[in-house]
Amino acid sequence: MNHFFKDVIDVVKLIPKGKVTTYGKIASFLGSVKSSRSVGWALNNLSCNNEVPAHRVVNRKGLLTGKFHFKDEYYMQNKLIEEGVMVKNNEVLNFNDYLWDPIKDLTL
DNA sequence: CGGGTGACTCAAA
DNA sequence: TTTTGAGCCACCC
Repeated sequence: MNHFFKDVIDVVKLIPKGKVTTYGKIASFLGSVKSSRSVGWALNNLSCNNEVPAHRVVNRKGLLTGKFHFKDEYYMQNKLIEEGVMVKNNEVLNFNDYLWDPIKDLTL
């Protein structure tokens, strides 16, 4: 298991329940925002790992861009709603309220 | 080494 | 405002 992959998983697992974060922030936390695509790649390779709440990772606008990579189209949204995150039409409402920033919280 | 892909982001047209 | 184009990073062939 490569370093980058592990780091992504590590951060995602630390996302508090009821919160969400972005690919960009994770990438930024791991090095640079430009690795955001690779974050998506890492999450894509997760797909079956229940330990990692990948559903709490959305794009920078709060859009559930990765929902099609889950079991079904609504898994991600339902999961978030279950945790108390308001999601409507593939978008997190009051996104800023739910946004969790690993850089601020973990501050390594 | 070069080329293609992607759950991203930013900037310009 | 909406749509393109182009970087950037990790991976696979």
